[in-house]
Amino acid sequence: MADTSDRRARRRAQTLEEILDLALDLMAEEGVAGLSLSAAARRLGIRPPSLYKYFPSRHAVYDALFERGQRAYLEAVRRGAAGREPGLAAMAASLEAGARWVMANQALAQLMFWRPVPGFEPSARAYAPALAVHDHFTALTAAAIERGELHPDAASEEGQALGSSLIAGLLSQQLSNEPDAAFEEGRFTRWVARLPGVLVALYPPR
Amino acid sequence: MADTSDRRARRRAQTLEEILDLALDLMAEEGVAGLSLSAAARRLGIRPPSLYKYFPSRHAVYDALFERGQRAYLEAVRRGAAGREPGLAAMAASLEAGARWVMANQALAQLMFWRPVPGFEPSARAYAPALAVHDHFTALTAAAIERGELHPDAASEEGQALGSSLIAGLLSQQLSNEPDAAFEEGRFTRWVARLPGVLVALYPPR
DNA sequence: AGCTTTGGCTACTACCTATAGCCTAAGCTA
DNA sequence: TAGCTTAGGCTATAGGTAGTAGCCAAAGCT
Repeated sequence: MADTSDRRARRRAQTLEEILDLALDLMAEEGVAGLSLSAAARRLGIRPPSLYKYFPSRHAVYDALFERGQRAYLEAVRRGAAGREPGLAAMAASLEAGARWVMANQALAQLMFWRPVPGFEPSARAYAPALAVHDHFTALTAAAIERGELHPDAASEEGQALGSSLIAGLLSQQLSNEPDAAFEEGRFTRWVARLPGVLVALYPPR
Repeated sequence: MADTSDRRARRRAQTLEEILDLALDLMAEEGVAGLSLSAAARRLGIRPPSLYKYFPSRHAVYDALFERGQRAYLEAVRRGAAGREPGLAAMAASLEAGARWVMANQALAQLMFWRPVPGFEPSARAYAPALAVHDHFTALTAAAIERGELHPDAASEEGQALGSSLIAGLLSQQLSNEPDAAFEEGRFTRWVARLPGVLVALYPPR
């Protein structure tokens, strides 16, 4: 029935992924906002207009990459926490896993967290995993408070704002100043492992 | 002698500034990387190629804006500290002045601190004020340690990395999540006034 | 009065995104 | 098996961009 058609659909899905891979390469080479669909088409071996059979616009390519990135990032922070006691230990592991993912996927991370592409706004669908990431860290904070590892104020609006700014700041500085440094050697990423300690210093329990 | 020529030079300088102002408007409207020299020329009332009599390339416009921004930012952080006792008080005032400048000059700040324009690297000349900003904060940290307001470790590589990440993180989060919020109401900028307290908590004196 | 320079201009090249519409071959269906 | 449909190529084209070449008038210098 839809068996042979599946083959066609599978080939199409393969091409879609291939285009996204090429676009990612190009973004890494030319800068996130420097992506050219024509260049991607050339690398794929087709003429530029043919690429529009797969994506209706340049923004649609960005949106697909945004979603792919958000899903991968969510997966990374979840895997980081997996197997750890919920609380500060899981948060530490999760932050580090997320930071490592960002450093290993810089073009994607820039697209996701710094929005350097004029006019591009992610669709709700593409943005959805970001909400799950937020929930993930909220839950870990709550668990840490529950276990008496952090003061309850850490869960406040302020505490969450500071926490997210801490990790965002370290990564932003690392990316703009030493993008090629190994995670352990980076002047800023080296702090990531100590972030839970910083949180405890700022929100000591009890 | 060069007296009448001065008039010509002055007119030219005026036009240069006018172009930069228009470019800044366009960056605010269309995104930093979305600047079009053709659009700037249209607003100025000349044909696009004529604009190349003033700037040799689009990157040259970015470079001039980068330098203008760095100078203004340096001026802002210096004025913030002026009249304060050198040390933590001056640092607090300086951080806040800088943060206010960033929120009031978002397009410029993005160009300066996030480099969203593919292929654009600032010239040494344009970058020079950034080094002065760095020295400014290094001096304030040293003064704070001298006065016994911070532990000497705050001046270490690590301490400086954390300090710059803190302010960078808050601003990065504020810009991407609530760019239009008033400084006092911003979920992230509200923290700026408390940053010196955070530093003291992390690097308690003695 | 005449030379030089500035700052306009048009014309053009070489890219880009995106649309319109053609055509072939793969695949579905009677 | 024959014929219809559609996916996925293509060319041509519109209209945008950055940037170059080269012309020319007027301002300014000597």
